[in-house]
Amino acid sequence: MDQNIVTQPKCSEADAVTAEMSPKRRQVVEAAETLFFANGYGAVSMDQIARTAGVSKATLYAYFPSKDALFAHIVATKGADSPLSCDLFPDDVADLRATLEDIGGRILKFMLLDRTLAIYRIALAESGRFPELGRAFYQNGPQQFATRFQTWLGHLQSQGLVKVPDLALATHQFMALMRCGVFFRRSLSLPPEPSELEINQTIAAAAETFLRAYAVNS
Amino acid sequence: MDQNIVTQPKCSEADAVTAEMSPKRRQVVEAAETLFFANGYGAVSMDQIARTAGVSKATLYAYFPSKDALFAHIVATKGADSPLSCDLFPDDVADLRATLEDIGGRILKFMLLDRTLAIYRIALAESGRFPELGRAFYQNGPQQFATRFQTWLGHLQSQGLVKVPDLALATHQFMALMRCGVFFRRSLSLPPEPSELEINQTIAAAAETFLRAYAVNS
DNA sequence: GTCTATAGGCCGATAGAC
DNA sequence: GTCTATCGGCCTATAGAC
Repeated sequence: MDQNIVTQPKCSEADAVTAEMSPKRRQVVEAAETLFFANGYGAVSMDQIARTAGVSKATLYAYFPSKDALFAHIVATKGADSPLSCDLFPDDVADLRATLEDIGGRILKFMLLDRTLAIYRIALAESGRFPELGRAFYQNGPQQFATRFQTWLGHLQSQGLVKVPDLALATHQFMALMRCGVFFRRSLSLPPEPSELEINQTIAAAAETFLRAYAVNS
Repeated sequence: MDQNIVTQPKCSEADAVTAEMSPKRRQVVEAAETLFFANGYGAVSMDQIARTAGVSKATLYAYFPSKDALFAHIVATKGADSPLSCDLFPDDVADLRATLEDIGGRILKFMLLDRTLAIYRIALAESGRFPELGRAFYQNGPQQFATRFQTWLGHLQSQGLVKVPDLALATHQFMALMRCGVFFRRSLSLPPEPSELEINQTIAAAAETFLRAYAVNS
């Protein structure tokens, strides 16, 4: 089993595009992505991927040397996109509550996407046997958000808007408050589908609790 | 694939004990438990279980008609024990902070056990294909704690110790605050092993944030 | 490059001897 | 009850024709 399945040497942009341009390869990647994210690693066979992609298994193995390698490629290239636009963390905060709700809302809605949940489930499930997988997921997803949020929180503190004794811990608390209830339930595939109302309540409550814990009363 | 894999008709206590008394069966169950919890569902074979248990596959199939059924039995019987002693939620609370830290500490340390984490990972990973699994895990674990905590929180409120507009939501927030940081990292199999200090900081910070959000200033 | 065909092995599950 | 031996099938991966 390939040990270093995820952190692979980055191809140049041109290489990546060229390689991705081959239509059969694209079909393979798309089929594998769909199937892995829908069913996990173990329950998907190379036959199934080849059939879904509309190519033969030999072609599949011409592009990827093993099932592990294909899985690693999918996770490394498709698991990294998180909704971190530059304007998500404004320098000047007029309404702290509204800003927190905006940030939290975007990240919670991203976390609740079927695709994001699928990646999370797979990373968690396979992290024991593919140690790089848990690490790659954490670094590409939660860690990036946490870093930016923590920096932003530091700025807020230097502006006197909040008083946070431990920035990293408060950041993790904010993220955890977002994961409470709705996300936890959905991650276990439990019905019902969360309503817009319930999501907004979670966001509002998280912001409220965070503010009560850390906002400076002015 | 057996649809209703977990919620199976309960045997009488006597039956269960009798069935469990057969030494070969006990060996099978123990081997399966170890292997499933260590490696998940897909990565474990019936050959492996039989070999580990020291019995033949035929014997294994004499006790359990299929791999699914064996898996279901393991999850149903071994996944339910949670640390809910009666005295965990005291009626009279002298020191609210200390009590919250005590409750939170016990539940966090339980959640961080390798065995608990393994069950959590499997429930989450297989919840898509075994819908009953996510439900059973939730009901036997988090839901039971949540119910008791919420009731206890209601008592605190009627005593005027806290002001909680939404008991269920606050309960989920408390649990989420416990899952922040350490648990989230461990669930993805990420090093380092959490230190006692880090665990205690998480607990203290969760209690602190919860108190700031909901405690009544007297 | 892409296919068909198949190797070689492990899978879940079973038949039949004792 | 428990074993040995084995089935048919699907698995990952490859050889060889075009």
